[in-house]
Amino acid sequence: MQNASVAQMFDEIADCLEIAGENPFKIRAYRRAAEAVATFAEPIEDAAENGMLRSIEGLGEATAAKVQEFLATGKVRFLEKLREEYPPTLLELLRVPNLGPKRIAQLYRERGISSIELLKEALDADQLQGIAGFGPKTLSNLKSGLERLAEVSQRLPLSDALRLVGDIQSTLKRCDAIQELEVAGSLRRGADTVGDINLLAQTDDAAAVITFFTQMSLVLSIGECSHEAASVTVRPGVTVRLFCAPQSTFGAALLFATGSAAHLQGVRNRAAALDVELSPSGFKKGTVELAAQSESEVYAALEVPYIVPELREGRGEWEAAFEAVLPTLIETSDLLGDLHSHSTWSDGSVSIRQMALAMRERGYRYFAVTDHSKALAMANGLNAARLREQAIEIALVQQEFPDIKILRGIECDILRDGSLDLDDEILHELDIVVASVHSAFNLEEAAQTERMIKAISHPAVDIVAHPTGRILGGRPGYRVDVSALIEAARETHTALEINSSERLDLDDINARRARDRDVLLAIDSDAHSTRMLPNVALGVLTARRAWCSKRHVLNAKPVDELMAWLQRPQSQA
DNA sequence: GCCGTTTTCGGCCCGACTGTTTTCAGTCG
Repeated sequence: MQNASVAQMFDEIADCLEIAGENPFKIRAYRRAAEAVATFAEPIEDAAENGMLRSIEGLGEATAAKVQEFLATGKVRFLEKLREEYPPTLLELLRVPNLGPKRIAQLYRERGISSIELLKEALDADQLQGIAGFGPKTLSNLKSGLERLAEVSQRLPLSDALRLVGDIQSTLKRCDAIQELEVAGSLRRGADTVGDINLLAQTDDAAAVITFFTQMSLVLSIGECSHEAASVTVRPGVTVRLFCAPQSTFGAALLFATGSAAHLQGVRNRAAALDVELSPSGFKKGTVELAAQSESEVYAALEVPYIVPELREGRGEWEAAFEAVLPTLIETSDLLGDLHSHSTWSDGSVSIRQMALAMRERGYRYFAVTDHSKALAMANGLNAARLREQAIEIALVQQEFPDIKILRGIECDILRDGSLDLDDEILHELDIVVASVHSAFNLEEAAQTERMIKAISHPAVDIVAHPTGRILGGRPGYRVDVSALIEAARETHTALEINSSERLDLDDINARRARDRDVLLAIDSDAHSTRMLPNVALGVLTARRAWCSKRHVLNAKPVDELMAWLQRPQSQA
């Protein structure tokens, strides 16, 4: 499977074309192609082989030909040519806040600035004065942009890591020496971002596995290698490490390869207390070898219940295990609906009917249509009049699909002063109101917190979506006191979202806080197309890392309970 | 570059904010 690599190729083309100042619609077409391939459920090479590329929405004649070329040769001439003019380090500048393609091109042309490093140096040395359009304020904004960028994790977002590991797994499937392959490390624990990708192969012929692994076409460079392990880079900054273990000790090896360091400290403490010797290559008590084929056997030997990877963070799982109070965690199959989705009425790419079909196919009993409100003009946000028009369409689709409840909702912008973008009158007509921030990200923490608490306290608001505004690999959240938001949500019986798109917001830590304060969480897709619906699995991982059970999750409630909850009395914060 | 109950060309994501300007360009959501 090469979906992730193909998608990456289209994104790189789009980046180059942005700096080249190409037609914005052409650039968007490449972005759409990247998204289409990345979210395509099957291996793109299968679609290519069956001549089905053109039937994928977002791929046309030119992009389909580039997919073919990439699959056949491993590169695309068009991109190779672009790279001569726009090196990869230059493209990284696109991630600097307050710096866009036009100014990047200008800095490159006039001062040869071709990387974040060079930009930093030039700024620090005051070498950028005198460039047309670069006044003192702009220069100081660039400096703060670089500071903000440094706050964004350089780690790979979970969704990207999962796609990439999918490509690697399907390649390794062709290696006969591998009997079983498991993802390990922070990716297995469901962390929101991962530094390295760790894999564990069960094999009796580690040498053959390592040779196969290091010769994969995805590999850019080979790092450290030993008899049982090897590491390679498959993308700049992304290391993939493969460990090998025989069947007899696979469980012990998997436990150690999964971590975390804090959890493994607990393992060692427990092993010491029981007087057993434990290492990745098995464990024994005295001279007796204990079974370590599976992780279950290892935990059993440690005389504790099995601890799932998502809980292995050293955040109380050992204490809970000793007391036999480990939580029964939420599963994706527990979700009975989705309370945040978009349609073509605002910036979604599918109709309400198409969305209803896809939601029903997932087995949901309900979903909410929550298009943007009017303040988000770019997204074609809805005013009251259009919301009432939309109600007619929702009613029609509802008639057609009596077995899934369609809630009339809105993702209502929280304005700068904390008021909502729509009048109370129309908000009270709706089944559900999801409120969120899409503007004025730069408020001071106190002001931002006050703004959001005001919205949380609004009687019409049911859920606050992506409460911190972060985008993984994109931007840090705005400055806000999340604990204060959680308290306000608790007092007003407002739910907070775990947004499952590229945000994972709330994150695991804050979701755990909310859960501990009995604030309900909504695990939503924020889907702008039906292809995004499966993303909720990532939100579920985050909820599991937050120790959430079914009862902590709003959209795990049956439809009648949900409807009753939506009628709840709300006190003021 | 993609797409088509607006159909093979001409649309496609708009408006606020900011800083550098003297009438506008760049960035962002």
